[in-house]
Amino acid sequence: MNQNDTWIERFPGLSRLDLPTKQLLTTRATIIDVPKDATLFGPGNSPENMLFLLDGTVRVQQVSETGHEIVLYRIEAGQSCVLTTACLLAYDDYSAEGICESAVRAAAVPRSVFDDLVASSKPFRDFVFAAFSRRITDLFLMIDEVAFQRLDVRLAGALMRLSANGDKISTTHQKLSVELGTAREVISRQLQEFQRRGWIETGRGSVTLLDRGAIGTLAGREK
Amino acid sequence: MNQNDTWIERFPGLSRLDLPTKQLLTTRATIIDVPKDATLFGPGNSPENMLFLLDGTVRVQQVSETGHEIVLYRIEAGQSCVLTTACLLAYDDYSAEGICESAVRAAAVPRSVFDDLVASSKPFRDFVFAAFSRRITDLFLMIDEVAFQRLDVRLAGALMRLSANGDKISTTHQKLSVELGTAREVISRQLQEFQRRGWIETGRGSVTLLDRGAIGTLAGREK
DNA sequence: CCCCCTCAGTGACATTGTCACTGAAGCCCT
DNA sequence: AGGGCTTCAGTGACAATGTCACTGAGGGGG
Repeated sequence: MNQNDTWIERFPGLSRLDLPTKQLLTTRATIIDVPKDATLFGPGNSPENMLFLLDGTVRVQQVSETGHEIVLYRIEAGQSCVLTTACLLAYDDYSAEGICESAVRAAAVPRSVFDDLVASSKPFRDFVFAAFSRRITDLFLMIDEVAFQRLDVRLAGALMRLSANGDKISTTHQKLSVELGTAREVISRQLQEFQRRGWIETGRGSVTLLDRGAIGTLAGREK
Repeated sequence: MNQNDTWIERFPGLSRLDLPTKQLLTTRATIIDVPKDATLFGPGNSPENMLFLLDGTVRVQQVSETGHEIVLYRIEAGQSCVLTTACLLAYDDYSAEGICESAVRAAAVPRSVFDDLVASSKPFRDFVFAAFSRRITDLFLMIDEVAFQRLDVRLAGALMRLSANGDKISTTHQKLSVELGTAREVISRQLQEFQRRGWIETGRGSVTLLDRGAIGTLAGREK
């Protein structure tokens, strides 16, 4: 994926665009590369363009007034930042920030072009509204989880999500606590319990899953 | 507000529509009345139309798998249900429901007309995206609050919100607990503490605010 | 007036969050 | 290689919140 004129095909929702629309999109978009750990957007730093992620992932997290942090969601390759961008533009006092979890490549579309596309193309509208809907639905689920789910279940879920690339997760207890919006000590205690059960092995800066089955079951709906 | 052809003026974001657009909207919208306590939408019952609320308020709340409930937000007169509707249409497995907290009057706009309006009118697009953005920003704040805010602060905030129409709030501890996504007993304890401090007076099915200043301060950023 | 249902209060206990520490592991720097 | 730093993880005491299993107090309708 390094040809400007083919990136659209990576977005399932955009494949239905008609040819002129695709051409408009490709000619007016700029491919940008952002290094790992860069802040894509944050308080007082809203992006000029709508981004369509081609490679890498962006972690969107929030810093509370109380100093606590929590991960809200991730934007993966094949998704767009539209809604996050829209929020930033609409309400500048908002506190979420987007951090590149890996090197990121994205197609940047100027706002005016974006607006034209929404006006002229029904498939593009559908893509945008679907993205919004999906995100809002996810946020509903997240509220539910934060409010009502037990911590061991949530931690098991986080371990499953973060272990897509192998059983060994390189992360600290601190980072896991931000993932769930809790305290490091709480994560440490819970990981100890998982280890006691033989489900994981912990090391400095890493967690290794030994029993995916058990962890997955807990993340599902056990207990 | 009972003339079909003037309701648009109640929506600040829509006043900038050009005349043909306003006419399209008014001629294709149907004014509907819904009684108090009716369920506007819910699992397995998604509305056909986009609603623009003229009078009353709709409470959107969620029932968790665990059986717990929490109020997500309210749609007030002058706002639209667009995003909630969009979510329902996109993901039918989602569990939020909209309940009329009072008698509700709304303008119902068919989806196809809504889509035409988004395509043809920039002010209408801006209205819709602003509504989405506002909601998402609010959900971010809510996640922050649920995850990190102390319960006494949240309860004080809820009491302030619910007491817009006078110092006496007609509600039960049970309803307050749903408001915050916690347990009735917890609310009872906290209200007792507020009463002990002389901030409120409680009765069967009611809470009366005696010291708005103190409650407001706590809701703000005390302790 | 009694029955029944809703509403609120209570105490014991489990879970989670907070605080103030301790110590271990890696890294950089001579 | 050894000595300081910084980051990371572990610990115990305690506070806040959630859960459970009750009790009893209204209040409305027969």
